[in-house]
Amino acid sequence: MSDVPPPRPPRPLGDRANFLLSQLGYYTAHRFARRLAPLGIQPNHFGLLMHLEQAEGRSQQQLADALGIHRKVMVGLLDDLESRGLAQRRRHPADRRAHAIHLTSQARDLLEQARAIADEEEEEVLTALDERERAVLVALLQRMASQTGNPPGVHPRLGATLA
Amino acid sequence: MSDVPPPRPPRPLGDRANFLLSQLGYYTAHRFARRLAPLGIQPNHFGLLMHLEQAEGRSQQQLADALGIHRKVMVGLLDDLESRGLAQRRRHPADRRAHAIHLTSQARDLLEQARAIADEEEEEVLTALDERERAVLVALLQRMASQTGNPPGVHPRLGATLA
DNA sequence: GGTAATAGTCACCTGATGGAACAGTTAGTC
DNA sequence: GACTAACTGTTCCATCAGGTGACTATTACC
Repeated sequence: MSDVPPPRPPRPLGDRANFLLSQLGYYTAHRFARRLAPLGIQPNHFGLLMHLEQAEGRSQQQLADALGIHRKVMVGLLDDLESRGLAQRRRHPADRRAHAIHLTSQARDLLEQARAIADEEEEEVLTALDERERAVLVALLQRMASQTGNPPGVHPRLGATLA
Repeated sequence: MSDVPPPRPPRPLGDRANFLLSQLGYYTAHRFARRLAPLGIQPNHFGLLMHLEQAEGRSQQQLADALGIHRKVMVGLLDDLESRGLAQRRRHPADRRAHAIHLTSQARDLLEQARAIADEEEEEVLTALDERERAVLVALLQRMASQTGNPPGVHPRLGATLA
């Protein structure tokens, strides 16, 4: 009789690029969220604030399109920001249906702090790598993101239900 | 009078290693989940099956500890697997409180299919990279995972509420 | 002027998440 | 050998994000 075939260890998860990406991505995102919490915002608010900084006065719909989310989600995000005094819904000069979204000066201050936190988090997740390796890693990841159709700076989590 | 300081575009999210990791990690995990759906399981089931393959006969508590989750969660995961005929709760030979968890032959077949799907997904997310670059990427990611205390093959998502 | 489309909002429902508590069993202790 | 503490697996419940459909106000089309 033949022996029971020895388990023949298959390639472990920790050797797979997709697993490592998911593992590290979740890890760093989660840490970032925890570090951001004292500021009273979450990573998705941070992403919206970052975008607003460069695109002030846009309508909620325009912002939602740019970030790949549904307008309904934008309502909630802006409710959060507005209640924290970080954003304002003003009257849109050209379309009375729409709101023109603006940042407050308070938001700009908070953005600086949030960016510093992001820097910390990045530094920490990259601790094991020297300068040259970091550059290599970022270049590789950018090419992968581009090739897989991930728009620069747009996190797919925001538009989770988009499909 | 001084000009309004030009927006001085800050470093975009797409240049940050932590953002890229989160973006690509979420992307590939999400795609993997969608590809896995026809098999009737989710990524967390896949992770559990992978572990069970190497650690059959363990108790639910032992499995939960190994994967960094709470036993309560393990109950739900095993309910899922058992109802799909992928796992069995047998009597534990040494401890009548505990169950000894075993895979079915059906589970082994399904694991092969799931691994093939994981291979596809990995291949796709790595499309932009040649062989050498892939090896470099995996090596860098593994060092980062190790340095940040991420146990090999254990996805932090499973133990989301651990802290 | 009438109809369709759009911007933003709300109320609802469902599914995941976390906590407390339970019965059955084991292990240590006197 | 009885008693107490600890452990395994499970259920119940309260809570809360996420997704859906319908609704008002305004604009654009013809």
